[in-house]
Amino acid sequence: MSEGKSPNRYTLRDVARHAGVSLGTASKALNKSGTLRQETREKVLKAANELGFRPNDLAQALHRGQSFTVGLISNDSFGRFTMPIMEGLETVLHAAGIALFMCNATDDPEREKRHIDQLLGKRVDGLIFTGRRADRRPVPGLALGNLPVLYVFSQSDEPGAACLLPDDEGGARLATAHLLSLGRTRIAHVTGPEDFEAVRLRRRGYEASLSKADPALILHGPWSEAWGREAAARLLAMPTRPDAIFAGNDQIARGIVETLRDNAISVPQDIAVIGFDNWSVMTEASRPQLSSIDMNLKLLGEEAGHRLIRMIRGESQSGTSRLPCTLVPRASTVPTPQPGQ
Amino acid sequence: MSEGKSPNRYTLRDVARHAGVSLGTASKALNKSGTLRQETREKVLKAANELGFRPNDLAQALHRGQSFTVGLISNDSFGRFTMPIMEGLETVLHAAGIALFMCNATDDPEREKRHIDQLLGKRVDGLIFTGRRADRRPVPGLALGNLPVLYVFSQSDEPGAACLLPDDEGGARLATAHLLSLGRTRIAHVTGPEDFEAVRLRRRGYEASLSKADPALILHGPWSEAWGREAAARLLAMPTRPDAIFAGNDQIARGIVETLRDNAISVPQDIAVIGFDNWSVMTEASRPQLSSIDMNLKLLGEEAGHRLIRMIRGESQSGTSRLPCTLVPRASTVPTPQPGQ
DNA sequence: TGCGACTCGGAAAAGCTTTTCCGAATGAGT
DNA sequence: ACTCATTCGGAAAAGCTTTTCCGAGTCGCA
Repeated sequence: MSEGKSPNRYTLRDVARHAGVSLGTASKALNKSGTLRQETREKVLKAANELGFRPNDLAQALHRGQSFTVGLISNDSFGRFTMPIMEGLETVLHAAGIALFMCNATDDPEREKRHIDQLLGKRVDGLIFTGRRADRRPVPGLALGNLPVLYVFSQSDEPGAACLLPDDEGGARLATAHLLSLGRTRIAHVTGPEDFEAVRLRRRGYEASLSKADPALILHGPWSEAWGREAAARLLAMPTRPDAIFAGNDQIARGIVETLRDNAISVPQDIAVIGFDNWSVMTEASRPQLSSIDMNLKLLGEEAGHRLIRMIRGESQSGTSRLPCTLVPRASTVPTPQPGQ
Repeated sequence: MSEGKSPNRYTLRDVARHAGVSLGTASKALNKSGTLRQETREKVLKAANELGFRPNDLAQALHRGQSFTVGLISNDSFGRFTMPIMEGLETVLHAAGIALFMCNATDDPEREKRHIDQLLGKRVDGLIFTGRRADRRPVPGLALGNLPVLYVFSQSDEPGAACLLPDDEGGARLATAHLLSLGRTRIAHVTGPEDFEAVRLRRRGYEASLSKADPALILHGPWSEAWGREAAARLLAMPTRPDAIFAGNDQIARGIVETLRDNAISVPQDIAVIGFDNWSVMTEASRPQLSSIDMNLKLLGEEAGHRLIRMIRGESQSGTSRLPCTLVPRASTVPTPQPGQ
């Protein structure tokens, strides 16, 4: 067996020789084509297994004119949003016999450009762009022609680009409706920077859920716990305090909860707090644990996988779709006994 | 130009036709080989650019017997450790003309196996395994032969495997020495589960830095803020309190700081606290901000890139190397004015 | 013995790129 | 006109796999 070749260096010719059949027969046997006796097929299969033979994908792809490979390009240097998306994608693509490979541009357009270049050279069957914020991004500086391209948790300046996103507005409606269902009547919204589309959409969902939204109860600031702390302090200083706070993300929510705690305000009894993202690092460490809105990124990845497969098979896809978020109630809105609190 | 072919579908034959030269001449022109007039070269180059021609990497790799591609296999489903490593790797590999593609197995051995399979089919020139904990992992269930393999922030059951890791013990020494240099005399160590090798190494570095370590000041528990809170409460309940606490990671450190705050204990004046990982989500949100030990994962990735390139070029590498960590002092050990505190 | 069915061998071609080698064409110099 | 140097064309081969097609061999049946 050990003829100086590594397992992944054996060719089909080696398998044929080892099985005592012709090259064409070996190919037919492994590909379940042609008219061969079952005995012959099994002999070839056995030989292939003994050699640890693995077809050379490069040669296969060259011959087929299709690589069965999809490239994922992310600019999310922390991986927080990309990883669950990737997981969903990989599951669906794998079931269709397609491999998924990721390149991370770390928010560097030059690096991204060369990743695209590399993937095109590998003749990928499709490209997926994703990132750490869903706002429009510049069109890649390379012509992609008819290659199937899908933006996931991301959008493009290119008109008609196929985009898949979480429903930020719907998620905000869920959060606000949850607070309303708990009898809350004065709901504040502490959120991120106005130049994020997600911020605008979440705000819109909040506003649409209230018969009358008080602009004084809407505060914009950076995505940080520190901002959450400060914003909560401001709300507490108001003549009339809110009885609930919908935070634009979990980090802000955590900061809010900390200020409330510092001021001996009971959560959720006095003021209920709900975040967004369902980031477990935040939701679980917070005291009390945070209710949140989950963007279902893994499902988003699965849906993206299904769509890209359809595109690869020739279907046309364009425009923006948004998938629903999920409410995850925890102690910050629903009173439950908390150990150690 | 638009002859029904997408930019990445033009072949060298198309370029040659477009430039009015032969196939061989086109190849020589683009590869700066052969003896051609400069004028001819430029004509071919122009034609290639006009068509948006990109050589078919599949055919190139087949011909060269080398793909100039490296696969990164991670089981870190959050990406927290993997992303900086990947960034360092990508920078170094790119400079050597090598593409890096990542697959994320999400801690599923079956998924990992098929990722390896896919990458071997693509005839990658090397493989890198990384993860979210550095303990030994089972040998992959596939024979890799002579393929260059490197474990980064990860180890293997396979004897002699080439592994690159942060120096946990050295990092712990840095942390403890830092506390000692601040005049602290009673240093506690609150850390993670004993079945993590990193936990044992960090504990060893702590113990080695003290002339006499008190076992009662060493507490093991889960990697969580909640554990940090509880452990701090235990330490406060002791007859003699510590004047410093070295936490096994930043999450634990943050929990410690929260309990100290709840008990009106000033950090670092009364008790100094230092974490490990330098995870900005934790270090920056903590009150006060956490001093920490940075594992220099991006540098680890760069070093990994250099090593793998040497392996690909035929050098032999084996055994485990550890790269030094860096102390990052912040307000939790070094008193500075903190806005809003 | 002849015919038909089954099975396989092996040659050829294709996919794309690189490289070598030999021949042909052109221009310059003697 | 002849020779030499330069430049390029084009054929061929190689890398590995798949697929088709035709021919050969074997076996079973009439």
